[in-house]
Amino acid sequence: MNKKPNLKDVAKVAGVSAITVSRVLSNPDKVSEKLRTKVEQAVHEIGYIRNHAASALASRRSGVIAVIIPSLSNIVFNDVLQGIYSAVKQHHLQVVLGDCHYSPLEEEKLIATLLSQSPEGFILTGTDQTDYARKLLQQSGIPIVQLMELSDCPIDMNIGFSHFNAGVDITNHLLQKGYRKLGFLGARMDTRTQQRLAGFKKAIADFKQPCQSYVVTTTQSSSIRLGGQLLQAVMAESQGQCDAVFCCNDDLALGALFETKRMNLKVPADIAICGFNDLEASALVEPAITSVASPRFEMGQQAVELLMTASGEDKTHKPPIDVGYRIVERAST
Amino acid sequence: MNKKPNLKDVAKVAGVSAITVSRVLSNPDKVSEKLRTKVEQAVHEIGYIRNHAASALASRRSGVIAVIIPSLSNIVFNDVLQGIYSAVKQHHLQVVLGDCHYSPLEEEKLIATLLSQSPEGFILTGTDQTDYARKLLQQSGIPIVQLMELSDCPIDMNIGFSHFNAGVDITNHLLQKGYRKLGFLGARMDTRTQQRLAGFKKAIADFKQPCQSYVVTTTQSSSIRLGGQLLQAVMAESQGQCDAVFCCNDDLALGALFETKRMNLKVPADIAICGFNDLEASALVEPAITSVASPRFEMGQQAVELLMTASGEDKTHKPPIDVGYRIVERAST
DNA sequence: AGTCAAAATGGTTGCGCTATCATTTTATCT
DNA sequence: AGATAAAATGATAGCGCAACCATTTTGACT
Repeated sequence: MNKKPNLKDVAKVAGVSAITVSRVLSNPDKVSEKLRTKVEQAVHEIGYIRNHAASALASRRSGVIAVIIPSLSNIVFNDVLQGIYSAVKQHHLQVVLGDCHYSPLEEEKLIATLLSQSPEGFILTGTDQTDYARKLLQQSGIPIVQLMELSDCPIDMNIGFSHFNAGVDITNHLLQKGYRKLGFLGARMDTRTQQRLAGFKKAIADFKQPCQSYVVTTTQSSSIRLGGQLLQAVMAESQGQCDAVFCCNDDLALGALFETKRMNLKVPADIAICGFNDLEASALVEPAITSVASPRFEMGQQAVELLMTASGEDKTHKPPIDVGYRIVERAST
Repeated sequence: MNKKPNLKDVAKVAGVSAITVSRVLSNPDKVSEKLRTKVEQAVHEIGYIRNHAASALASRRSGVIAVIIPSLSNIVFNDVLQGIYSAVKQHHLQVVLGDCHYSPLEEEKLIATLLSQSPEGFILTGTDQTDYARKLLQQSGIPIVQLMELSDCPIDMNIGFSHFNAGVDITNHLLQKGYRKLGFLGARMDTRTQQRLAGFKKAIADFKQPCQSYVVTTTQSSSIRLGGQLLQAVMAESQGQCDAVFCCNDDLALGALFETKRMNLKVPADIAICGFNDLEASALVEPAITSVASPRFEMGQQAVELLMTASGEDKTHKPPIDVGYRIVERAST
């Protein structure tokens, strides 16, 4: 197997110098059209592909941004990722992606690994990074965006919405509808879920009339199946009294809904169900499930844009961006 | 902002030579314990992070594998990705991921971009790469795995299963159950969906008794909502005769099932529904949906393992690996 | 034609690391 | 203790590219 072609090989074929080839690849408009086409032909002919490592080393620009999400299997982060990829494409960047499985320690290791790629920006999910991770990130000097939730003390930039407020609002929605024996079904119990739960408790505590709450949580990862199990659990705990459940996400809500059919409960007459994240299925099941929508795709896109504008050296502290959320009221409540 | 620390800085702090630091990072057991701990402390103290570009350039090993999937939003590829990431972690590799949106041309561009990272292996989805893409891949000399479907002429290695056979089998399943007016609902119509459709047609053509088929397809991307629309379409086309539908994936099948409720059709009495991919929801809806399961996570894992063993220079041609599939019969048929 | 500025092109150097080989230290044996 | 092998450490060079500055070519003007 003959070695991979390099710049010089292309230069030889095109009859120009190596640096000219380099320019054709990175600044085509700095080269005359004649040479440019000659070089481009040579590149295509011998199937030359630039060595990114050498390019990054020499230019001190990696063309890479690093992204860490807590889970690949959660559709929520998938939406964000799609936004990120769509934005990244415009800027001719590459993404290196890590999945930290909701673990700050794994995240710390990933941050170190991904920083070694000399990314030009870093997108993180959430706000619970370890101290050492924060040190590494700050030391790197690159722009950083923390996604999904709002932080009091962001590392750098921050874009998201208040899961606490959303929790309050959706709980109040149930209370306003007349439900008084509210259940909270929670899985995974990451920081965002905890904030939703805190909102749930706050709304109940602030409510002027007597009402009951039942909280059933597990650190297991969320799934549709688990939603059914948690519904069973909350019905057991409330001795069948529970008349509405706030599920910490739509997977649980769907599972709970499917379980009500097996339990012969009418939704929303016997029990109301609401979820979180507004997945497609929630709008299409019968009855459709009330949920909390947020602009995940746009959040991903905007995170990339923030990184790109931030690399312009203005180290002014930017305030967190609240993208908001929207309660989508449907038949299940 | 003081510059990012490099090997020499660590070496100075630890009182050793740069090359020793390098060894601690890549071959810790080649260094005495005394020096090793000293170096490790220095690394942690100054927050040193190795420059991957320089490392890759000097060592000619990038520690990266490239992956291209046709869609980030399709859960199917998500499962594969999870398998890939889980395997990659064991080998201390990084993934660079591209989403080609089911387009061979986009894929070609992505392949060129990702090859510039000097990946040590390449994972592709499907078998319809452009000629130039194949040339680039072959020239790169790295091991390549094509995933998901089986190919007659793989570029290098191949792991997947026969979507044609699966299409035949699931159609025969419907025929055996006594259904005679079969509909096929197809979205996206990528090569794998086309193969499933070909299987559907073959089974019908080979069936010894009279039967009808109605094929409704669209190049729109698949969604639950679309499943409902396609069900409407097939019922219109068959003038209400259609008594079973094979949906090219479970999203469509779920949408079709939800639509039957709105149309007051009983499943499976009035109409049978089967899907493809066996998503979690399919097992939990009422009635549960018959589907075709395949080991996606394992396929992803195995693809990485194949790459790793293949870099061991044995250029013997490996036969495609058939991971098989399984028809999961449920109440909907 | 001659002058000057601007555009186009090329030569040299160094980015930060590791492969390679050379040297020193330590362990193992007679 | 001396000889030898083995392990540990260090010095040097170069990976492939782009930044930087030098040189050449081109075009626009008097």
